[in-house]
Amino acid sequence: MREESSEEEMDVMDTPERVKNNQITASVSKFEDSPVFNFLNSLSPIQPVKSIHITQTINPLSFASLPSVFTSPHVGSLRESRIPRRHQLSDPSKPEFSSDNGSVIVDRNKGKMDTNKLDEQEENLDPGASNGQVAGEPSCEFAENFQYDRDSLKAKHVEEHACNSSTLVPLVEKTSLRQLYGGEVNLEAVSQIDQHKEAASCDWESLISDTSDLLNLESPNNTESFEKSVDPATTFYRSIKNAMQNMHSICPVVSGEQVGGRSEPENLLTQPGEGRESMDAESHDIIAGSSITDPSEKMEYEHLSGLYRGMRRRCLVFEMAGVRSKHLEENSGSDSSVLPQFDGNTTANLQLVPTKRGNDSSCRVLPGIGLHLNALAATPKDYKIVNHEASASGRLLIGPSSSSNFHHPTSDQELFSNILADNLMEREIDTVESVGLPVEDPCQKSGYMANEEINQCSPKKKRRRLEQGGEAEACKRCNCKKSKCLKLYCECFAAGVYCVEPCACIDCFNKPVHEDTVLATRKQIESRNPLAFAPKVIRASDSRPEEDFSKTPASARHKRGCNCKKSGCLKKYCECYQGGVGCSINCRCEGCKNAFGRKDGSGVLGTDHELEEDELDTTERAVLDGDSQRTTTQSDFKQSMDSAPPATPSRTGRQLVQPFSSKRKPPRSSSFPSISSTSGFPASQPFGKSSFFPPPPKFDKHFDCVMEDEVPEFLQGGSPVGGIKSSSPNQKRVSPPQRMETSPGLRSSRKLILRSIPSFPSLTTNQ
DNA sequence: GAGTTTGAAACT
DNA sequence: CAGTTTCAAACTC
Repeated sequence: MREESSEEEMDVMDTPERVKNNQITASVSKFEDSPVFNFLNSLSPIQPVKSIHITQTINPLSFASLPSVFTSPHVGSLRESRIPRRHQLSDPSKPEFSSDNGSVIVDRNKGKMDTNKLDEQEENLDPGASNGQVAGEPSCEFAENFQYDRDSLKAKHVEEHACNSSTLVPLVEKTSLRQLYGGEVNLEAVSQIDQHKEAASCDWESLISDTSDLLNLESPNNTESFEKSVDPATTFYRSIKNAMQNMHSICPVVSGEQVGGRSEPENLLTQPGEGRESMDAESHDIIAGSSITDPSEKMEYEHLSGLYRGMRRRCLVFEMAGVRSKHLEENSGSDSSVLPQFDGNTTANLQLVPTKRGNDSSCRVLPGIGLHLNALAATPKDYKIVNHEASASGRLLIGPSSSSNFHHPTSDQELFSNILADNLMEREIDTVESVGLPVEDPCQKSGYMANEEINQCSPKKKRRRLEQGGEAEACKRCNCKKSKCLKLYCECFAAGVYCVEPCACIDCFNKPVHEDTVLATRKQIESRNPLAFAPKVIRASDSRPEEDFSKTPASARHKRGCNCKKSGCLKKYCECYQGGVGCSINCRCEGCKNAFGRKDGSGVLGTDHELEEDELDTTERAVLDGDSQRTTTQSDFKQSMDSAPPATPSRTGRQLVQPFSSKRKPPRSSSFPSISSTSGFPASQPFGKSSFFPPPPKFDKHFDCVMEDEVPEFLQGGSPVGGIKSSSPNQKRVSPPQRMETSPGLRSSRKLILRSIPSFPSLTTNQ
């Protein structure tokens, strides 16, 4: 305790200089003290050899033990932006680099010094941290970011914008490696210190403040890691932390998000959509107002803030989609500014984005609901699955209309959307890799959709548009006229979500205002059929991962089976088909031609659909391709997508997504979800969609990402998972895939049960 | 956008 | 459990 206090005091009292002296001295001094070293440095600014050498050496070594911290999706996000810059520095040979040189170098003298110092600190921190990575990581990142930003931000700003997802994704790896190179960076920095010593008038204050800002902007995960950091050793670190805390105070949602690992619907609700905006604005202000005195610096920061803001926004978006939606609704779209980035096209892309909505009087996005269910719907099917139903929106980042994803950004909006999508994807990927959990929250993604919807005029139109965009699924919307949205006819109700503004229902009682009624009705229905709100589609077990992937649709099954007579189970009238699963013995369908698998077991293969099936498999396999590891990842990914919607990955609906709970109603001719198991998700886009896929199934409502072995549990348990009857609606709801739910990387052993049971979110908060 | 088809949900 | 009705989504024009 004592030490801590002291340190804190130091934070306040120490000047940058002092910090430097105290902390940096040791490690750096050894280099600086070397006459030879100095001499060499003075001779030439180029010191690539050393760096390279180190890199080669360290890289492999560090690679092996990648700290979990690195896996953080957020980190990845940062890395994205960072990577490019970094790259430049490390690779002088590149044309970009050389071109920048002239202008950059000059700047560098000023910025470099800062960077060097940071690096130095990093050095100190790393060793000092018993847990090293945790403590050192943050600072390291910061330093890197800072350096990159400073060095190349101006020159590269445009280029970065040009970066598309494909570019970013690959970079992630680099970034990770780079982080691992801590030593390299440090050395590099050190070597450069002397060179720029003269210019060493570093503005630590600004640096620190800037750093803080950057950190604040960083993803929650980073924040979390910071907070978790056990190593109090550095004042620098502490200062950053403090800054972050301040930030948190400004926007509790962010911290909560980070800490919790998942967004809390209620909390979100309590956080007005404005909150986000204000937060951004504030952070921006902070940055701008920070000790940056140099106008040029300000400009740089503005860029940075823009970049980071975008990233952060993205993060927030995930968690706050619901809020945002609400906000928009409340403001009746007056806040166009809030979502300026999205245009129609963007939205389509955003399918990837999770979401859901809620409303107060009319249709509101249930905070909880939206996130959970939608999340389910969200992404790719499970959205990361999110509930398809709810999340389907999954939409994944990769939505059906993936076109946008791949399309070159021509405008800021597009750029933003792409970035967002990329981020989502990245996040999902990262999550999967690091945690093995589903990632996105479809709901969140849906949120975007919802927003858009809100802006549209009539519910129907909105709906159609959304559907066309492929997002419709993300958020459930109904059109009930006689059921009052209190029967299972109502998709919203069935999905366990409140109706929202986009709904075109009449006399709707499925609103927070009628919470009692809704709950009572639900109970009644459940009493009649305990599984009424359970996910309709049950995912197959993980035991056969490969099979899952390649034949996910087939492996999953509809809970009750369909009863189709005329549609041949080839249209969405068929719940099995809609859910993207094959028919099973439970089905009483006639003339089953379900492309996902026939009732008779002929399945797709060997039958008329064989070809189709094959294609499907191929496509899926291509994506998954492979090895067990991949399988895991994919499955996770899918889940995240489905559940997602989103990003929050988890139960549903990546999903999402995935990137998604909701039902993903696939656009009529939209691409087929890749599969997922659990829920459908739109997924594939990121990987490329297959032309063959049938319209995406609505992966249902609840995402079920239940493994076969679990099925019994789920079905048998007198009460549906999570207990439909459970007391707390929130609990009932499938939450967006949250990392908390799944265990990292243990796909094989873990059982995912989508609690899809939609429980109505706690109505209390919703109001 | 209106009308039709379809099959799940609800009811008897 | 079977038959019928109701309902809203899916689909067609």
